[in-house]
Amino acid sequence: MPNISMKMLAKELQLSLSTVSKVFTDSHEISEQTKQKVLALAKQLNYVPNPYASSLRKRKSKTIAVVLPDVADSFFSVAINGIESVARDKGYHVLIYLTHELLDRERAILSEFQSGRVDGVLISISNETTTDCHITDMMQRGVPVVFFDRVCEETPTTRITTNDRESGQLAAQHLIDAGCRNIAFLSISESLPISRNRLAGCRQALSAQRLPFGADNVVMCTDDEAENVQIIARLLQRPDRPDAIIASVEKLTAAVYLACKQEKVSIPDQLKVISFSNQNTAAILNPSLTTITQPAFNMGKMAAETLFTSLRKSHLPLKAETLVVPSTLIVRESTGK
Amino acid sequence: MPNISMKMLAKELQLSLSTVSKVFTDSHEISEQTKQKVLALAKQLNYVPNPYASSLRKRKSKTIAVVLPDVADSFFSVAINGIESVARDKGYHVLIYLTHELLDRERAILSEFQSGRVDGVLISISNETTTDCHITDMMQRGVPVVFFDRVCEETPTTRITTNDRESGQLAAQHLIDAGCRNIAFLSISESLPISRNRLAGCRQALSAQRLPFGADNVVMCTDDEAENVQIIARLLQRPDRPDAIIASVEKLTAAVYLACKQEKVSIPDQLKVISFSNQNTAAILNPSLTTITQPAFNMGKMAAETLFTSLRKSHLPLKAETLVVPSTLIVRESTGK
DNA sequence: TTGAAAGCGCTAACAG
DNA sequence: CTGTTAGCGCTTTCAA
Repeated sequence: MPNISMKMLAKELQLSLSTVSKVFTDSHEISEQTKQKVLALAKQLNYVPNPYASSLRKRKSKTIAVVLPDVADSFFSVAINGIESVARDKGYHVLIYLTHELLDRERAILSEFQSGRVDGVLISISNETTTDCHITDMMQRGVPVVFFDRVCEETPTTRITTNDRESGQLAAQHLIDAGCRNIAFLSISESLPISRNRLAGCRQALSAQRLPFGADNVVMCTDDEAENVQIIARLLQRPDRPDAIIASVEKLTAAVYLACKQEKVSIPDQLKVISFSNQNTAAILNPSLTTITQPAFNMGKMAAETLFTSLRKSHLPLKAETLVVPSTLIVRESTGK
Repeated sequence: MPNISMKMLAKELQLSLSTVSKVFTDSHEISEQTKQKVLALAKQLNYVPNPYASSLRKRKSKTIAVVLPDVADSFFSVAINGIESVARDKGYHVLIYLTHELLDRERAILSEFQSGRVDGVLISISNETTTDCHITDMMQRGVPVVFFDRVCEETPTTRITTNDRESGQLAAQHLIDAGCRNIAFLSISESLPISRNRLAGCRQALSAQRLPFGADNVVMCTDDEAENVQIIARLLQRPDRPDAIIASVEKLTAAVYLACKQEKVSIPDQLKVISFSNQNTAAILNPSLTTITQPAFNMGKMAAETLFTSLRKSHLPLKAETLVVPSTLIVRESTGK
């Protein structure tokens, strides 16, 4: 049985193809009577228009792409929830692509987005991404982009971020208030604005208190958990072992706890820990984890809404601005007495 | 600047449209020379064929849909990783849809998949889904479906599951071996095969030891965490308080730990806990959590591979069979001494 | 208010 | 080996 088309509806009802088409675009130049007739038959036969024929003709796909480094991360998975919910609302479809932190992958993925596959792109860049030509290229070809969380700061389009710098500052200040004097900052990238800004905020808080914070206090981590455990273990073995750790991204949390267990360093007595994390297990860790929690759902939602609004009125291109949704410090036991 | 098309390449090179097209389908009836010429210009102009024109003509979209209850769940997010990796490999695109455990949503989503939007569907059903007509309808209309994890057992197509029954048995037996006699099973659905089978395995292990396991031992939970904490707290307040809990899905874990904290029940002394979970924080909970861990990546991968293989040879429809990938019991402190 | 016709960009016979 | 032609299913002038 071939898929049912407008042509078939038309023939069945002795109407012209264009009349039927106009019913579905809800044209006001169709009589109520024929409209009902067409809709009735369509419902009865369970007709669904071919989206690609329509895309081809109208030159828009009602589809967006979401490009992420990884989906096994609470921030990103909750952000997807936000994105999907507004997409569904507006009748858009969501293609998902994972870069796995690889710039080449990111490039390859974006290069497929010209030619109308998607009407727009929501992206959180990989940690290898230090140049944005693959992104500006795409924009030049008419595919609008909205960054969220991991943004390119120079690219002239809208960015949705959280207040990374203030959050870094807040985290450090919280640790200082708890009596810490030697804070280590775990980073995953030297280039990513989220890393740089969180670090900058941290540095600022320390220098405001005239506390030392040198190159040794910043520890670069990797994509591999076992390796990170070793890196952190070595950090804990230093003669001037830090009295606090700020984990700048969620996936470093487990490595910190495991390294502490391995090195028999007790949290929070010997080491206070704070993590940028959206994991809902933070509360049931032991000690429960003090976190900077990002508004993941809302960031996803805002990114999508911003994109859709701009798609609706194409005369209003995306402004080169950063929209900031603040994060929350949730104090728990890992930074306690 | 309009998007570049084959017609433009053809005109530029003084070739016919069909010749150019044949170059891109890598037809062997094109001379090496013209092939190179076309490819060179295409690369120079950064030509990417319009996927929807091609879909329309070829009646296949090189796109699949992944339909999930939720993405903020380690199992599903890792499964997406598996799916995406093979999709990328095979040149497929992945549309993602979330049902949020709502049957109506699931129906609405699937109903859009006729008319060629996708070549096939990977689905993990909602916990409201007790009937499969929306799914068989789709299959009848020529859209193949592969279930994974949360399957419909009667639907005649391929299912990828883990060994739920054996895992339930294994979990219960492990608790029995640890000395437990009064095990509570936390469920999220009476209909979902994963719930039913895990429960059946558990029941089997207990009855094999002639241990009682009645209706009271099965506790139905909800989609709301705060509510679940209350439900579990009440369970812990019972005069015949259980000495062990099996949480049948990952998202119940936090509620169990929180309820224990609230009711001052200590794990594992007063209550042993085992959870079906893929959370990588299981190891850093305190006490660390004994889990039944599912092969999420491989299940996603297998589901996708199965679908793609069947798409490639359309004469080989999907067999009505269940492919089982075993889970692993990872013993940690929560079921210890 | 309805219909005829052109065409979105591509593929696939079929001819040459 | 290359070109001509007829659509895929839909939208959109334009004419009736």
